[in-house]
Amino acid sequence: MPGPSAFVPPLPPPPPPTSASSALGKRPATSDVILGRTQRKTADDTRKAQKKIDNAMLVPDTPPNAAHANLLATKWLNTTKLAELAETQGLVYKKGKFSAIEEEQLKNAIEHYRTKNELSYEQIHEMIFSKNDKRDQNFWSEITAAVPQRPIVAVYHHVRRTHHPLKARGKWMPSEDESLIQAVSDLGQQWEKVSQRVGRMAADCRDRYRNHLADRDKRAIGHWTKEEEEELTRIVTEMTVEQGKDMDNDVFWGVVAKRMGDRRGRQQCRIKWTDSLSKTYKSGGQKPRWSQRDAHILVHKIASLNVRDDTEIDWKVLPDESWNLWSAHILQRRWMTLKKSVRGWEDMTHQEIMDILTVKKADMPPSPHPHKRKQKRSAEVIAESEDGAAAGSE
DNA sequence: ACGGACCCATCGTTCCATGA
DNA sequence: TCATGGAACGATGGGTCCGT
Repeated sequence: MPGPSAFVPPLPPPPPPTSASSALGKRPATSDVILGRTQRKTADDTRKAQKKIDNAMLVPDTPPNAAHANLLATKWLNTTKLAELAETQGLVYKKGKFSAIEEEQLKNAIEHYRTKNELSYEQIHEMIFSKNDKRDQNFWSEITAAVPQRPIVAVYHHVRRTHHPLKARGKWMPSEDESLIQAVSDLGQQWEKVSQRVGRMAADCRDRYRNHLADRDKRAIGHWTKEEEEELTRIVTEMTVEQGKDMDNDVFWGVVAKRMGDRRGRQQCRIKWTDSLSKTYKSGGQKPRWSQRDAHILVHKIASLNVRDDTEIDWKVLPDESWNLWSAHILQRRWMTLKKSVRGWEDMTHQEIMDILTVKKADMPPSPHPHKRKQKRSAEVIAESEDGAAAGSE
């Protein structure tokens, strides 16, 4: 441990280059969370969603380049080609989750297309699911034009997924599991056919089977043993740092799970590593705890991003050389709990919440010693007096 | 000492976008 | 069409603080 005082965070981090880089490559975390699961949600959520949409509407990110817009809406470019064009022509396109706004725009565009061409809902449905791309080029181009910067192929996949007729969602019933297992044993892993039988979408059947039902008996759940943790750490570090790769980004979790003997699944390994083992590894075997100081840093870092809404935050960019223990996942969760600690946060804008939090965390004494807070902090003197205590090496 | 409120750490599940 | 990585969210149990 270095001397505590050397560690004090530089309070307001340097002003950032603002976010203006709406460019490609890294994702400006599109807008939102709200859709997709919306069906299960309440009117209250809808209201909030609307508020966010209104907010975001204020700053339309219009495509500056009509030729590019046309390209995106008409050519079925694969990702390699897209990346190439981005490199050579400065083509700007959008990746990642579709925002609530985009969702709305698509819905409207489809409906507009339907009425304009005097089609029935059935005919639209056929169009979306027809295998004949050529005939429907017009349809896909038109609706793609409604979502600026999205490539036509992304819209195609997105719409086909969201309009899929199979309604079953949510938790899998034991009976569904049995039906799935039976279907797979009869038909093999032909997910489209299995899907018909089970009544869930093909991809959902596949995920469920692969992640939870296949070798159910081999799979361990619950707490990881010391041995498992060591094994995972060994495997991940072998595959990354020892190969000159980045252990936060360059891990193939399928391979890792295999090397764990399939006793733990992909997600299990990934979450165990990113949320827990990686920070232990980074701090030399110690298990760091989230401290007030971390909260303080987090709030100031977010403030310095100058985003309009926390859904715009790219959580991966927050860590720096001196503060990189926490995964993006954890930071995002920490932020949520921080945010929810503000009374009335549901009805506040991001800026209002930030104003309150920055004040609240402004003079928070960054505590170098997370544990042991036996004394009441009657005075701020205490922090100083603790110096000698800690296991001091140096 | 006890119990409730709150926060934190961890693990699990479902849904989604992308690459090939 | 399939495989993959991962985002979003849920659930649970432990730890800490604090009043009684």
